[in-house]
Amino acid sequence: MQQLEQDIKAALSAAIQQVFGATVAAEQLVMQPTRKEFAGTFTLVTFSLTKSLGKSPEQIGQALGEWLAANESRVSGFNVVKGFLNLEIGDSEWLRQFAEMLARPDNAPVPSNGPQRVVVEYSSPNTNKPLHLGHLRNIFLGYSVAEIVKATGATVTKANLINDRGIHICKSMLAYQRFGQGETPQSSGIKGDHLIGKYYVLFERHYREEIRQLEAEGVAQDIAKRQAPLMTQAQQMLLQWEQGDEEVLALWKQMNGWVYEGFDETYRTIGVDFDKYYYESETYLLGKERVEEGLQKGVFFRKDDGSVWVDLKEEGLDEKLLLRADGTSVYITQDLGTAELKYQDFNYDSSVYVIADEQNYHMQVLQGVLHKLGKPYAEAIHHLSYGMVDLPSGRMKSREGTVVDADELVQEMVDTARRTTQELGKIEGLSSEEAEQLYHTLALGALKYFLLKVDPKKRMLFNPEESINFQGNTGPFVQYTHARIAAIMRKATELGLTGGQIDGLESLHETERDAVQLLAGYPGVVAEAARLLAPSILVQYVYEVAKAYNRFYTEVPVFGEPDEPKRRFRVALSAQTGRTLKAGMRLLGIMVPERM
RNA sequence: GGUUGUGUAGCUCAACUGGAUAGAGCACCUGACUACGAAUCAGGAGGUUUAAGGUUCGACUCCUUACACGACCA
Repeated sequence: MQQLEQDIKAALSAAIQQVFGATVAAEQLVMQPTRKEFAGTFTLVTFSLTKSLGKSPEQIGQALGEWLAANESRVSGFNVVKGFLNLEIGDSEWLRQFAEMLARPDNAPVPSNGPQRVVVEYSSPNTNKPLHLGHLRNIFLGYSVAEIVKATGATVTKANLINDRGIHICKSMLAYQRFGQGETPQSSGIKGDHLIGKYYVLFERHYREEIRQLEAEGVAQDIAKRQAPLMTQAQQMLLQWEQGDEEVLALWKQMNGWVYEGFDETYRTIGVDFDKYYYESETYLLGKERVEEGLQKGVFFRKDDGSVWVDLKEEGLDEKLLLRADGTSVYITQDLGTAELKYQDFNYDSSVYVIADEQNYHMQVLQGVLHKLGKPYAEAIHHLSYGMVDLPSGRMKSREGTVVDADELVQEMVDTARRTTQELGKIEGLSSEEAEQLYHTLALGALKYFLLKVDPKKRMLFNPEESINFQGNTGPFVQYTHARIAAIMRKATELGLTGGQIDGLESLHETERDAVQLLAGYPGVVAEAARLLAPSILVQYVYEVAKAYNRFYTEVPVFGEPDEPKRRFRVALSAQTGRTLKAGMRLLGIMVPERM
């Protein structure tokens, strides 16, 4: 398909040379897919040629169309509408394309000239509370981007940088010491990450109570916030942690361990994985060497109080603190260290950070600083920035208890899938394990599809009632199409209609042609999604494919077709559609069922 | 205050990066199961693309200036 488009462009360029004696490079031609209300596959926009050729758009279109119809065998016809030359591709070419895609192995990498060694960092949670809906958008994006890039043949590492140290986890630890009474995930039956989250909430509640009391005693609010005993103790605990206090470290390890068990279970449930874990407790000191390097190179400067800064005004940013006066590191210091470490580990030519858009500025600074340091990998850093997920009630706020918990959400989706499936009653013959597996597949399909459908940089709205939808442009719609095809294939196998050569066909039904054309575009779509780090492009594509197939399905019979070659072709088209849907959905992290 | 993102049908989102009459889904109406799976398909209705200027053969897209919402930086 990509090849075909290039060939057509080259032919057009030749035609311009022949007919008008002018030279226009193939890359300069403006081509687009033909809109579906017109006949054709490719459309040349001729407006842009009027100046150089000195003719009207219609004349140009007519002349070029005639030339191509006569000289390019794959162009079977054309029509000119105003400044648009619509080129029709013959069915014999589509059948050739179809045979080509049948021969393509499932795991063949799609052609692309993108980066070869890629690190995708995503999830990167704090260890003081369980994952919520916002994390899910991050995780699904990261996982899908990694899989898409992998499909272009690149070596991809999925990395998770766990923020396991800092004041937040100390808050949970302190509250646990105070109120925990030795409770464990085992003794309480609470999942580890939720248990730690419970103490984080407890901390916040008691902390607020302390502030209120201090304020009642006449202390100003900002002072009260700093002086509340719980806060000073949490700070104290962080200090003890940094000094290696054994008791604190033991508690820290124990509680983080619980959180990791909880996270792992969630990751397993939602079907994502990682190749490499980084822990901030192990990397947070690394950045100081980079700061030293920058001072030596003279790109950073030290202020009188001893703090180290970088001046990024020329880059349109600001002066930025890199190291505090007391020598302790700030966020950016750690990130400098981690970037270097990742580069040492994987020698990447692209490093993708899936991080919410509230950190846009921070990421610009990171890149700017690496640039100043002359790091070869500064250019390789890509911030895949995504917007927050809002609820109908507004922004999710953990302090106000309005977050949508990831585990609960998945469970609700599974329940909905179960209810819907049982109402439709089409899965007799599945064991109860298989049925549960199916509900899970459908639930996650709906959720992932919903979150990946939207352009990452846009904020999106999640309405719990409306978003759990199984009709229309949804994951289950695509999954349903696959299940439908699977049913066709089961019957085809019984009838012995699978495999073998597709020949003896001359023309295609309109719906067949549309489907073949779409299917031929698959490698190009994956390459584009990889280039733009945009799963939403692939979501749009699988939806188009499923729609095209469903239209074909209702308009032409497969087994009722008397003509044997047609019957075989339709089975093969179904099979190829099924393969493509499965492959595309897999890159989105979504499984497709054989029946539902 | 500074920087930056977003604004498209009642709702949730597209629009191939400047091209044709701005497209889908949901919700709302109308049709299609004795057929290979109706979680489907076909059709209807729904728009001054926040507003006003500008650039040109042509603007949702680019440039100004407002307005609204968000985020970040003091």
